[in-house]
Amino acid sequence: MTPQTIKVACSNCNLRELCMPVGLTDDQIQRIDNVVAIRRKIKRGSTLFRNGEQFTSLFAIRTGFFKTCVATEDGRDQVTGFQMAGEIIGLDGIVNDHHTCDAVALEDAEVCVMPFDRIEDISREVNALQHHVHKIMSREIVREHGVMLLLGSMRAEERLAAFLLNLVQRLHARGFSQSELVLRMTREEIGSYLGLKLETVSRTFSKFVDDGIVEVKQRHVRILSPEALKRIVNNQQACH
Amino acid sequence: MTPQTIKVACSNCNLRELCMPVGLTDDQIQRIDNVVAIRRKIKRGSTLFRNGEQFTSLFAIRTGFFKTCVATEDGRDQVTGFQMAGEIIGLDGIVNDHHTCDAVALEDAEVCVMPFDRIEDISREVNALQHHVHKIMSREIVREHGVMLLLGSMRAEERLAAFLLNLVQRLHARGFSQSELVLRMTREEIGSYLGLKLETVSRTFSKFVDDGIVEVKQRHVRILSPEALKRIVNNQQACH
DNA sequence: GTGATAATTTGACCCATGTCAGCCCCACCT
DNA sequence: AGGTGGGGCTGACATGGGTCAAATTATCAC
Repeated sequence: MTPQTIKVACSNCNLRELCMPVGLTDDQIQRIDNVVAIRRKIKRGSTLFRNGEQFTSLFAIRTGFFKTCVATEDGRDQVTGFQMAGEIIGLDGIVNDHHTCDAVALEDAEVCVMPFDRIEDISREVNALQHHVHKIMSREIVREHGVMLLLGSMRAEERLAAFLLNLVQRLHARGFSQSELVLRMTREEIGSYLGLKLETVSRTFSKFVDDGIVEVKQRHVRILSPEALKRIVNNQQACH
Repeated sequence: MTPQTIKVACSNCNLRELCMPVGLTDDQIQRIDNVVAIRRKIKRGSTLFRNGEQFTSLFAIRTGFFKTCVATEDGRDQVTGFQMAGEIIGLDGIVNDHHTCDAVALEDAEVCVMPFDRIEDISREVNALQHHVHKIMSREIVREHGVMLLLGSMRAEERLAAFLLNLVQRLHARGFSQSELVLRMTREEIGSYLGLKLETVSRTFSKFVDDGIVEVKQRHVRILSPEALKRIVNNQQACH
């Protein structure tokens, strides 16, 4: 829980292209370095923030993997997203000055803590940062539109296929394989995100294996035919 | 399609409390008046913007009622929200400089056109506007979390009950009745938003009528027991 | 008004997914 | 090596909501 006081700089961070704006002057980069106060380590299974906690900062994920989830009073809960290195979490807290979801580390993680009032201060001086913040929030809105489409109009196979393609595409943008991935979440968490029960997730994985589309060994997944997955998402005939 | 060139001011707009930040000095209010360039009228059934169009402005709804929807190549589409007076649409366009959804007027409407570069300019000078823009975007993210919860974990009755309560609450905040409302959208559009087929929406309305929870006469709805609706949403025993 | 069109309701039937239960497998601990 | 527990898989069955069809009722253009 005690934040680690390691002073760090965006300017020499290898995630900068994913996380922060590109094409800045040296002067602007120096100012942006001041956005990040400290880093903080989060153990697997513990929370970065919880529903109801005071909002002060956004967090940029440096390493590790998170889920965010919302809950109702009657105990239902819903995974709203899975986040990986270079992505920003905590945007939900801005509107009411406290967080409205939980962020849980699915593996040991490290985040850059970015106090939001400082982001706003520097945004006023560095136009590129201002626009970047707007883009990050807009991107999250668009992502959620996609999830709504998935939850509102797709069937189980389509949902899982879309999920796998999305994950592997984001991993690939971070230098990982296009075809192999390790799931950091349980079947139940996948199911919650996709609006399915864990048994359905498991069965659908098995069906994909039977059809020769993927290999699955526990949480290790190898995609044998991304085209087949795309066809499933696009609701086309499975003429593979 | 031709924008109406009526110069208008936020400072004397009766929606200001819903739409724009409160607690500003006279000087700040004058600057914010410069955010709104013009107003534009949109006929029922026509679009304010479409997927793929260039993004230049956010829109504040002055009168009327909109839906926003996203679509896939294979023809599926999903209503992502219904928007009413005082609400802001177009946030999806910021990230890639073009819109990623359609905004369709469900009744004759008028919007204030707010060029986004001007919003960014004035945000840099008026801290309250800057923070307000951040809050608007964060609010949309939180709203979508709620929709994901609804789509991912609720049953048909729960979805429709939550939908009705949300609509009537927003209408009440605008001075309308707490118990009566006129739906501006079809059963199919409600169904798309809630991830249900129109027949299911219709049947669920009928069930609520049978249970004495609402009166429904076409698109006119009177809520007889908001408590029963809340119990349904909260998944409690229907001991009404 | 009047006809055309769209929206809504309802019934009958079906199927995808949920539910429940049992078992297996693997990681991790002693 | 053996034990333990969480995660995962699969089968049998149940059911909520989808599908299809038909009748009824608004709404709109002329």
